[in-house]
Amino acid sequence: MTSANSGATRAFDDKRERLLRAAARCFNEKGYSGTSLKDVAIQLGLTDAAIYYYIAGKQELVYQCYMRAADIGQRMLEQATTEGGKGFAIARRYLELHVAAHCGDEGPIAIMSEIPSLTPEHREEILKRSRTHSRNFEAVLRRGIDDGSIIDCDVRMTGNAIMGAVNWIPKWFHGDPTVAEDAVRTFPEYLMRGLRP
Amino acid sequence: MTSANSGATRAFDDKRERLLRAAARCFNEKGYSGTSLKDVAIQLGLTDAAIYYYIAGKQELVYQCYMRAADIGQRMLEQATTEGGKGFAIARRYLELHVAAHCGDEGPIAIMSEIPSLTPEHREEILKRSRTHSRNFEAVLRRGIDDGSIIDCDVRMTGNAIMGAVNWIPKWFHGDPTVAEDAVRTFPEYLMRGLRP
DNA sequence: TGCTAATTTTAATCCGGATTAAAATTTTCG
DNA sequence: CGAAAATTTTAATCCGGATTAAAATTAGCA
Repeated sequence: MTSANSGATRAFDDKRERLLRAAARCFNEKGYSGTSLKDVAIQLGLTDAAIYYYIAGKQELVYQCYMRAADIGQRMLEQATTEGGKGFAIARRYLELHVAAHCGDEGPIAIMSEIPSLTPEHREEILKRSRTHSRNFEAVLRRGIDDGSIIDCDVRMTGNAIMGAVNWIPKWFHGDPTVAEDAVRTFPEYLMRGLRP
Repeated sequence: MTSANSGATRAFDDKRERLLRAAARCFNEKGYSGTSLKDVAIQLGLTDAAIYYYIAGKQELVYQCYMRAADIGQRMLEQATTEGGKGFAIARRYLELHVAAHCGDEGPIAIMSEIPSLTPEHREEILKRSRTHSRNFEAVLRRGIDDGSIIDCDVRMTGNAIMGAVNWIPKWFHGDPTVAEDAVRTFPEYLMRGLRP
């Protein structure tokens, strides 16, 4: 089977997923330039060249990591929205879910550094998704302002602050479950406390 | 004169400072691997090779950018402390100063990506300074808790959240003065609001 | 003006790590 | 078992960008 992988098998997808997580961990810790494909391969007990069986190259790898990160963020926001409630409750639930995703089994989520190493098309796509996600979160904040559950504020800047706090997590979280608990407890609590009317 | 530069002249230092700012801007926008020395040089109207007259190499360049960022953060925290007040007031003042530094004339402050591209010694030094700065900020929070101006909270995690929000600024701020105003107004206000008792 | 130091450029070289091709090994399944 | 497909490795190649050395230009100053 070629890595073009149209009719992918289960095992193949699993390994590919593991590859993405290992890569995300490396990129977060060492940065794009700092991680060689060899570094990633070693984590999987493979040789650097073997990676090309699963993915087209390093560019593609970081692109897929970002896509995965975007998927997770989007999914969490959708789930929080689905669970319903006022704007405040949705935002809070989203933070719980997203922080948990960062610190939990979902594995490391790639931090958005090194955007420019992407090809122009990939870069555009990722930036667009990122923007969309921000706008969606801001919409939740606005909804909260409208329904009276969130204090009147600059949703763009407040969103920037909240997203920044969350996106920065991989910089200091390195897998300690105790720390994960602290984060899941403290982050939503603190970040939402400033939004109470 | 060699780039070892012991008895540096004024003009030399100025150009070197400009070099660091240009580099910080590039690193923030394009990442470490994404910026070539040529990119940096072009901003200064120079050739890539000319950079070596001011600095030993790319490693050294990113290291100096981080040192400069650390200096600025430390300076802001010291100034805020000097101006006095309760823990809350100091923390708030620090945020005002630091956000303003990020968005203002002080120029771009290097975001802490690509730590691992540093040499082990430089990495250790930078990480140590970064840790120290975090501990210092947490001390301010604790002081606020003790003097009753800040709600009882997990200072480590709260500090992580606040630092993350601030450190993420270069990801979305690209020089628009209007946006800078919004940030300087909104960030300290929002981030501190969650700490009121 | 002419001399010296400072600054910058031109033109290589150098190198690590990405990528590729072919071979070897392992797995799947009749 | 044995053949075909899947997976991985070995052993090159390749390339962009960092680095260097020498030459050229510019600036300061007696």
